[in-house]
Amino acid sequence: MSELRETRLEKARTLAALGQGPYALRFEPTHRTAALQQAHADLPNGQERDVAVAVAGRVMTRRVMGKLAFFTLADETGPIQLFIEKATLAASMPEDPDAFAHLTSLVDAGDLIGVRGTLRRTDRGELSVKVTGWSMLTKALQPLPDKWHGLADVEKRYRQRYLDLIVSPDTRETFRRRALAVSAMRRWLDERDFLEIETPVLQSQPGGADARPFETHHNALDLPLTLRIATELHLKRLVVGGFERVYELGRIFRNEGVSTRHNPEFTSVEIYQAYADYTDMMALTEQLIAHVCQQVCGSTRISYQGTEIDLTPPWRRATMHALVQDATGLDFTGFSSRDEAAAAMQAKGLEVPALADSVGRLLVEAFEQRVEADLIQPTFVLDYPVENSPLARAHRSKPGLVERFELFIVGRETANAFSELIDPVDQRQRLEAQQERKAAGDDEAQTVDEDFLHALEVGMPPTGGLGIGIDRLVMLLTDSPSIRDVIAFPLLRPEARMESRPEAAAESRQEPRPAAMG
RNA sequence: GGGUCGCUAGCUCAGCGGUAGAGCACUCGGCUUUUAACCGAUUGGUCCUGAGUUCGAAUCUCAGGCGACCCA
Repeated sequence: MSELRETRLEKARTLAALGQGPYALRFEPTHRTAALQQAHADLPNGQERDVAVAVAGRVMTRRVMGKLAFFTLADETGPIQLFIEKATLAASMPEDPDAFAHLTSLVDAGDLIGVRGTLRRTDRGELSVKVTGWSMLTKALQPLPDKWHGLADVEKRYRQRYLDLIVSPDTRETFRRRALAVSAMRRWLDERDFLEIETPVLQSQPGGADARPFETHHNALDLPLTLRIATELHLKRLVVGGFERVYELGRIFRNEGVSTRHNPEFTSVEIYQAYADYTDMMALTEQLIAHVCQQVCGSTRISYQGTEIDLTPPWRRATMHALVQDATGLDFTGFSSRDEAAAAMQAKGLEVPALADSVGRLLVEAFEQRVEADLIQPTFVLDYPVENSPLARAHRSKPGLVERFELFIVGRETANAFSELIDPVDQRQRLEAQQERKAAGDDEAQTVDEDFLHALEVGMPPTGGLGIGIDRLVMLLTDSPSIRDVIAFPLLRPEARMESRPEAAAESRQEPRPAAMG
């Protein structure tokens, strides 16, 4: 099993004996490969160009034939071919008469090397570095995955993301796009005078969302703490403090299951704008997401899992009541009691969970069962029941509802926004109602945060607030079917494997490492 | 939480009750225009773990582990 590894260790020792350690200190590339490919696209087949180049990267493939060899070397920007001639190397590296043999026998696929040379486009049209010198930068002890099939094992792709990144250009592109999306979003907000302020991850009281927190403990203060489930309540305190436009883009933790749409830690951006309401936040959401999409994908029309999605504003707006009525025929404005609504739902074949104890909660149930999954194109769903939205302001004209929207794209909740509730008396009643639900057994219900209520009593301006799920947005922009495809290291159960590897342990006790042998 | 499927060589997979297999990779030999190079010869295994059925288990049964997908 460790025979491949032992072979490579032996090669590392040989390199050390030749005076070239298997782990170089540094190398100075003159170019990255994509820049070379672009700059010399005009070089005709079979021609050489006498420019001195030095490139560094990982050896991806090797083809050795007698006194000539072709390697593929890949740096972050992509691959370039190495054209390696025995005669050329012998002439250019007089200090090592066996340079060709050393290069072809001591360098394996997976090693990181640096080469110097000139350019040549082969007869078959492949731009190549005609190698006049080489050095080992890092000797790899483990082989690369199958060069043709790549890493087909999904579990291994997540567990050993470094291998996935080496062999899968698509995976590299996904994380490049994720970085682009996040920086485009920050730039857009910064340009509009939004200030990013970091708020605590460790909190003595979780709040701002209906979710179970992770629990931890501070030793010195002997204090139980939870990881934040939202940034909402602290960002609102900042608005009370006078910051009129604030946001935070960061990690949120929810102690929930894992699925293609859920990871226990995920990234959100919450944005608060004083003197604005939820209609302003709808406009902001459209503009922001369309901008990010344009920056990342070059268009606001994209394809997601074979479906065309058009993110060009304006987006469809519809109330939850209207959407439910369209899908089920049920008019929830007409029900005067929970039981009446429940009976009507059952007559239409909808499920009626016991926890849904009001007309409003049943409306949300009907929405989730019959509407949500079909909202493919971007849709703002407006005006939620007050029972499910304890931090949103009462609707200006519709009793029992709040000024809230959620944005759905490809059937997934992607953003959530309110005209924020700024009335401290109303807020206290709402949170106390939540606390009662919690006491009754709903462990996702919220609690009363006295300091937050005190902040509201100091006075919070009318404010629009918005939260966007970054991971789900990036899934959309990278055509990724699972949230794990857009999180570099998603949560997985630890693998029961080789806690003690006899050969590795014995080696570190008995043998000096190859680097120490030079 | 429930269901379905998967786990065999470093990688990708076949084998489905009767000697553990292929391609690639590795090692050795040959080869100056290859690009999944090619030709020849080797090497490589806790068939996820444990128990059971059987003369005999990678294969059948049960339990467990890890994962994927679907449902709640």
